[in-house]
Amino acid sequence: MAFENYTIKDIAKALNLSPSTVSRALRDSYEISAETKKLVMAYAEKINYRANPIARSLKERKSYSIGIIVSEIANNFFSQVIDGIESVAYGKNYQVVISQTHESAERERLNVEHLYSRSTDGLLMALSAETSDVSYLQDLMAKGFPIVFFDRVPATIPAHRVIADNKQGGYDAVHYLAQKGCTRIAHLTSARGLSISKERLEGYKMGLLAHGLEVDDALVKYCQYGGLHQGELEQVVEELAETDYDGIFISGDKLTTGYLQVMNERYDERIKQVAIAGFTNSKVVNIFSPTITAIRQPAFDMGQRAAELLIQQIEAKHAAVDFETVVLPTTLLAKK
Amino acid sequence: MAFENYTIKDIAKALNLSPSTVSRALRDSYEISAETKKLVMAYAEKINYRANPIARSLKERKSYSIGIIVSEIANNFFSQVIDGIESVAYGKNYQVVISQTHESAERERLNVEHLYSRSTDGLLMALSAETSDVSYLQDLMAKGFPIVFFDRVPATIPAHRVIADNKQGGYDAVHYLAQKGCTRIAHLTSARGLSISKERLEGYKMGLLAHGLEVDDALVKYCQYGGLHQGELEQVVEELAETDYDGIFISGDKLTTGYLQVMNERYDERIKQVAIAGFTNSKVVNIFSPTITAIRQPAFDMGQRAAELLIQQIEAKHAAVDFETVVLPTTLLAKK
DNA sequence: TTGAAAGCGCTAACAT
DNA sequence: ATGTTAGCGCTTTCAA
Repeated sequence: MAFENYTIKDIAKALNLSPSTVSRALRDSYEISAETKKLVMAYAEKINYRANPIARSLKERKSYSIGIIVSEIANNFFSQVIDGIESVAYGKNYQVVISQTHESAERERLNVEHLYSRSTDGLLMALSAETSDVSYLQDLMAKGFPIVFFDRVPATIPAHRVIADNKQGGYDAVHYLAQKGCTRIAHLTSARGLSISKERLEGYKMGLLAHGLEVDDALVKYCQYGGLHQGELEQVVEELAETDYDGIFISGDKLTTGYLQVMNERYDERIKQVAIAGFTNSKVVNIFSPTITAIRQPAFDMGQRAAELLIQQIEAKHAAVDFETVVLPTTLLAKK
Repeated sequence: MAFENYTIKDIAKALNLSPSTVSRALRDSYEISAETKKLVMAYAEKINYRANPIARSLKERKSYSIGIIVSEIANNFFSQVIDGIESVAYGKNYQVVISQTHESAERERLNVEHLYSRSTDGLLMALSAETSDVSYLQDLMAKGFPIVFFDRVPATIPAHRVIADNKQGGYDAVHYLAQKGCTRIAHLTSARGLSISKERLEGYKMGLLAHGLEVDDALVKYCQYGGLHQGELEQVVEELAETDYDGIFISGDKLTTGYLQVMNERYDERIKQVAIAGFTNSKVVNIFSPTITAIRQPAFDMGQRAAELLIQQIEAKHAAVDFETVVLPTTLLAKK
């Protein structure tokens, strides 16, 4: 019968051994005779013994679980990253705990505190759009708590990072639009402070430059909360509608679909005259109307790489880690 | 300085009190003088003391965390349910742990075992498409472990359930299509065994009946893994293409978008002759092409109700709970 | 090779 | 009103 909640003591009693011997046998310690091990293992198997992970965590200060912090799981990119993380975590016997910030810096901090105090062994995180102060994360890392950043990474903290080649992605998008004949290319992006915003903006500017187009600040629009807050996207799209843009490069899943929605609702004529390219990992872009060109991040890979780095860091005995920044290529999925 | 890892002992030592007094003061026990409480609270605040939740869990057999098990977080419906759950859980100081089955019965069982052994106080779950044996869940509940089911609920287990009015939703969809003039209405659905499949199928049949249309089994197609497995959806859509259906009622987020994709790719002419209604909680249905009619579940509400029931059950001292089945209305979002 | 005992941080009888 | 002590289930010195 499953789930009987036996303890090591029960096994010890049943087998006339001491709890410590049982514990060692279960962990396949070299000090235990093969015979005893077999005995213990067999009995444990028979009663379907499960170690109490809480007790072990308390003792070992290790929980074999890693935390994930993203802004929203209802985001194609993040949910794919999470799948990637899970795929390596489970393989190495780590459990995964997911939490959302909804782009709030306060919620982010609460989540971090919670995961830390629950003896999560390390954290994988993408910063919230609102986050500006990351010093508490640095403190945590200084104390030896491993954090690997992905996608939205802090500028200053020495840590592993896994990101997409956002600059190149932005460049590719603009290059594609320019080739299609656009000459007034707008840019719709998330919070100014985010690494991804900066990098993609840079790519955008490079792209314009390469095609002899000028950078017009009136065509660059920010959503401080990544389009999550009521009205921020509408306002910005309205502002854009008053300009004469003929192409747009959008920086993010939520913004891309949000832009399409607002345009469909309010500017269904105008939208036909705009060529659209955007970062999105939606698996259903090909059923969107109007059709758009997608810049895709290798989300699953990013999750895998980030998880590998984290687990490696967790399991490294000494903190002397050389931090890496892994940059993965984006791909452009042109509309047919 | 944050995250210093002070313990109750540290406070006790600093204040010349015993650990138990500190513990009681921190928990605002009636036996402690107001003075001492103030002293302890102030000092705890000052050093930013955080109780170690692992230790507390071990002692109390309670973790103030609840587990969520869904097939996929990359599903509009489920991610909205999760948001609803979070909204009540956080309000009552419960942490939430999310895990995915990817429609695998084995993964589901592993997740349940893991969450249970980690002293999760209870579970909120929607069954995987593959699940047939739920006896282990019943065993768990018999041992006093609270589980509340939502969306995909087991037929036999006495437990709280929170579901949408799937039958009515199915009926509404078919009614809508029939009114539009469809006479050969197909039905694309998930695994046969799932409660939602059965209920929606029933609504579908009722709808046909109400409009004097006959039920043709050739028009009802199942995806055993909810469209998650490679090829299962393609095959079924192909089979359908060989019939003369002029309307289709689709039972689920993944299937609805999947259907649109396959049709767009392979039957882009044919699709124009089919009226489509489907269960989906996508927030971007209005940018889909072709346009579809959405049957929406009150996902956020469902999450809230389920979480309330679970927490109530967790906090009920004695197991004598009268199990409820909450049925929430669906709404039909007609295309414009 | 095995056992006894201490301790992780917290709570709760049971003293006082 | 406060302190002493034991114990949650596990691991791990230290001793035998």
